[in-house]
Amino acid sequence: MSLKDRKVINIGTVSELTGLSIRQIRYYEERQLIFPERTKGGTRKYSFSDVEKLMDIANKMEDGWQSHEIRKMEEKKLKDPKLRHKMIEGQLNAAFGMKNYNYSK
Amino acid sequence: MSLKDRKVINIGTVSELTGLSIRQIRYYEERQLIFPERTKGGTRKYSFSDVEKLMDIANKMEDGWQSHEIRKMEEKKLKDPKLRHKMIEGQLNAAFGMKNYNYSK
DNA sequence: CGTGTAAGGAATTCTGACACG
DNA sequence: CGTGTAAGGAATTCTGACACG
Repeated sequence: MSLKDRKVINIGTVSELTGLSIRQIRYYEERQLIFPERTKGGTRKYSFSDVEKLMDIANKMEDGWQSHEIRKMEEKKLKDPKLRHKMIEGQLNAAFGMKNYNYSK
Repeated sequence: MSLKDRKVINIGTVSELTGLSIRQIRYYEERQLIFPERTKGGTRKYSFSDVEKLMDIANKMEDGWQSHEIRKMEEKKLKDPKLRHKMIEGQLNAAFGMKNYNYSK
C-alpha cells in the first residue's frame, strides 16, 4: 500500500509515538491485535498504520474493553462495511470516555 | 510536517530501503547532505523524506557528481524557487544517466 | 487479564581509524 | 574523494519467567 503501511519503525520508537510501554506493545501482538514484521535478526518492525491502531487500542483499553473484545471489533470492521451501531457506539464512547455510561444518572 | 517527515526509521532499515550501505549513509550525513535525528542513546533516526533524498543522492553520485556539488544543488533548490535550468539539467541527467553527455557524438 | 521487572543473550548501531585510490 | 572493514563498546531488542492481582 502506501507509506503508512511500510513496516519500518522499531518498537522503541513506537513506544515513544504511542506512549505505550514496550511490554504493552508486545502483549497486544501476542493477543493478535497487531502484526509487526521482523528483520532477519528478529527485531520487530511497525508501520504508521500500526501506530494508529495502537493508539486506538490504547483508547479502548482505557475504556475498559478487554483485548479479545477489541480483536472482535477489528474483525467486524473488516467483514461488515456498514457498522452503523458500532460506529455510533464508538463515537459515544469517545465522547464520554467510558465503556458503560449510565445515561439515566 | 507530515508523516513523511517524521524521523522514525533506523539506519539499517534505511540501508535496505535505499540499497545504500550504512557506511555511505553515514558519510552523506558527514558531508551535510542529510540530517537525521538521534535518540537519547545516540541512534540515528530518518524520515521517508530522508530516504527519498538519499535515493536522489545515490543517482547523482552514480552520475559522477561529488558530494559538495550535490550539497550546492540542494541549497539552490531551497533559495531559488525558479530553477528552470537546474530542473532541465536534472531531467536530461536522469534521461541519459550521465553527467556530461556528448551531444555531438 | 494486563503489565512491570530482572536475567542473559543476541542483534543493531556508534565512533575513530586504517586502507585503497 | 568515497567506501570497505576490523575493533571495542554502548544502546536496543528478544524471549521466557516470576510477580501481582
